[in-house]
Amino acid sequence: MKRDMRAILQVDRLIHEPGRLVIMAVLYFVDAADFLYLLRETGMTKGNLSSHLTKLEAGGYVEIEKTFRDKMPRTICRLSRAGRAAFQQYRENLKAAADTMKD
Amino acid sequence: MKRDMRAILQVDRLIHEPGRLVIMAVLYFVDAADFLYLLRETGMTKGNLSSHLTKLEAGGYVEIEKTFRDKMPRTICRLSRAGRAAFQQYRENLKAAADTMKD
DNA sequence: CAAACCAGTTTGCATTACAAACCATCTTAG
DNA sequence: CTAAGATGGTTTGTAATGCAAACTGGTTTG
Repeated sequence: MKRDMRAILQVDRLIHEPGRLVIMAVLYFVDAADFLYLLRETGMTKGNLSSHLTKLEAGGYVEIEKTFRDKMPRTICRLSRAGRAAFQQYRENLKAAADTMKD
Repeated sequence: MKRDMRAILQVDRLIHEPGRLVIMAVLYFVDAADFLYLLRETGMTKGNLSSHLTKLEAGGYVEIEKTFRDKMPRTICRLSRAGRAAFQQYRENLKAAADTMKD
């Protein structure tokens, strides 16, 4: 039977971007993380991390809570329900794509 | 042990773009294809297909041969050796990433 | 009080993806 | 012969994107 590669074109581009994927993946497993933790964990620059988080928030995939710890700003990020679902879906699509591309 | 998601950031962006990935995947299995075949197989617009092919050629992943069939232009595309290697590598990375993201 | 540091955001820019418009050539209709 | 349409693409215009440098607002240190 013939392989249909067109499914690949349907991936969730919001997650597909590597910078965002790594953020999503980290958040998926730690459940909540602050900005600096993500910074270390992802190895991105601050500006880059900030803008990707904003985009994920705009897309409804992460919730961002701004608090203070000892008078210092603190940004706590977690996946929303939609974000978890989207991540799981993306992961499945990825697996399916990998299978389709098997020899 | 801790998961290192940073590897995701190292993906080959030339292949990672879905439009290009689907082209690479098709070429990987058919070995050679003309423009119109790719057009049907990928479902992209002509302009889009054209520019992605150009980019893949510039990156050294596909070889493009322009011929004529019955006086009509005909563009034949195939993966270069580097392209095959890059595709296999990408596929492995994809698999590794999927594993890292497993629960 | 100045310098350095912390926790991020904004800005500027170069790159990109995309489809609409275009182009050259060939075939068919009138 | 010439207009209209098909064929096989490429170029152009534009909006969106990713990225890091520069900036901001506040805090601590010397």
